[in-house]
Amino acid sequence: MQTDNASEATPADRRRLRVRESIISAAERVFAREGENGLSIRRLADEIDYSPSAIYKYFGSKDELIDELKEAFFERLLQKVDRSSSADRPFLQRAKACVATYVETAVTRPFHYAAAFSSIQSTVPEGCAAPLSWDGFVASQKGQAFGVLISMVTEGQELEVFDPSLDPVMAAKSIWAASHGLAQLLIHMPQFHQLVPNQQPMTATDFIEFHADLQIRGLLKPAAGTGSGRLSGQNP
Amino acid sequence: MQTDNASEATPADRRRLRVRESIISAAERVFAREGENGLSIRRLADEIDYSPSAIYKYFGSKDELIDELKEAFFERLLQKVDRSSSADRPFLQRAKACVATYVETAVTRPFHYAAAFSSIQSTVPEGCAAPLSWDGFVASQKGQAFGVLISMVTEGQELEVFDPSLDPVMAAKSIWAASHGLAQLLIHMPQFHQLVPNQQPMTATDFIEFHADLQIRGLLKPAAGTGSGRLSGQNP
DNA sequence: TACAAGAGTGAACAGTGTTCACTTTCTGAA
DNA sequence: TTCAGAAAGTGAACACTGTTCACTCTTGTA
Repeated sequence: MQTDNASEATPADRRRLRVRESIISAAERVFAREGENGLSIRRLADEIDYSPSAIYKYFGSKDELIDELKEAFFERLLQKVDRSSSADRPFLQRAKACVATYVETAVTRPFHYAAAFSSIQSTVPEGCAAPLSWDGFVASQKGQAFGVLISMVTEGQELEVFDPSLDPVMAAKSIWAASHGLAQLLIHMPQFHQLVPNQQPMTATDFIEFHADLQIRGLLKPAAGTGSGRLSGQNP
Repeated sequence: MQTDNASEATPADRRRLRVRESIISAAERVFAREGENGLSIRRLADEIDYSPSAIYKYFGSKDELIDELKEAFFERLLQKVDRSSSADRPFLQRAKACVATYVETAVTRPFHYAAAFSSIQSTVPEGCAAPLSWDGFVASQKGQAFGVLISMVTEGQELEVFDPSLDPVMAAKSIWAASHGLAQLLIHMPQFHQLVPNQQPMTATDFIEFHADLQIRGLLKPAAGTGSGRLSGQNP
């Protein structure tokens, strides 16, 4: 068992950590360029001059290794979103930047982001009644990035810019879904942003901006006289 | 070479078609429940009492087979969305139904929907400068479902309900991204819709409704006095 | 110096998609 | 009716994959 204190790490500990790092960094290099299919244990072993079975002394499985790459990425994503939400700018600009930063960062590492949302558990495996609790979720990286969104909504409501009748958590989930969707489409359809009938030049960043704009607009106080805010079945 | 006319199909043709159908339907059965990983050629061969290599007389590859499943699904999705958009109801209800139907249908076949957006071409393979043209896209199933969204936006603008300054194609893409995102999150995080701090009961359908509502709100004519419609950096 | 814990290895297992030479079955023309 | 050729179907093999396990070798400690 290793000591948690980095202060008294033995040479053996440091050596182990160095090998572990070399595995991670080689994996990161391959995974960022070619994704899960490009990253095979044998190839990884070749790149770092070890045998395939050696890698299993450091990681329980390929999935466990990839999980570590994904977590590191989501930590960076969280930091970026958090920073953009607390910048020194007018509220609506910050709100838009939140969405835009999320999408833009996701797109920089398509395989990391896509892989984080690629598993489907067909039927609930067994015995795990609540695999995703609120408490567990907000403690995760994804959850924290989501928390930033919630406080953005409540701030907007306090500033009397956003519709006060909206549930902040639900609104945040909706915004998250919208951001996630754009990220996914940009990742899986590289030319999504310039998909228009008459080829006017349009960068991905431009479209992300537009999308963020529309999302925030949906949260604004509705025009006076439109009733309670919820879209009721008006006549037209 | 087979005749395109179904009128003069030989017994051999019919026999071939029947075997083909049995492969497809077995594949559909397995794929719907267990996804791409659960569907192996050998297992499929077992289920229909043929040898694995026989399947290659009907489909060039596993991917080709799965593509057929996905296409059939997207045809149904298109039909559903199209029907919901042309129902006999007030415009805003139809607009919301468009989004809601898309998401709800996607979620009914999680593996089909997820698989349709699961490939990433790391670096452009070679020589294919424009792998996704507008014309090619609108001719596809996905493209047609997208077309429904575009005409929904223009209709809203003609009715003077939606912001006339919005580009209909861009607005439709934004709505698509938002719908896609919710579908993905509901698929990959089964309890996404009921992810709230204080466990109030909330069904997936309820949340989809809420999300659709918010999306349409973003397209509405902005409140008078907010400038050109685009969110400029106002003061608060 | 002896011993045990850990690091590293090569061969093997059970899978996968796919190919190919091969046999069997069927069909259309002489 | 016969017979060539096309089509249908097969089993063994190839080249992969993630993972395991008995094994050797190195290293740190008593």
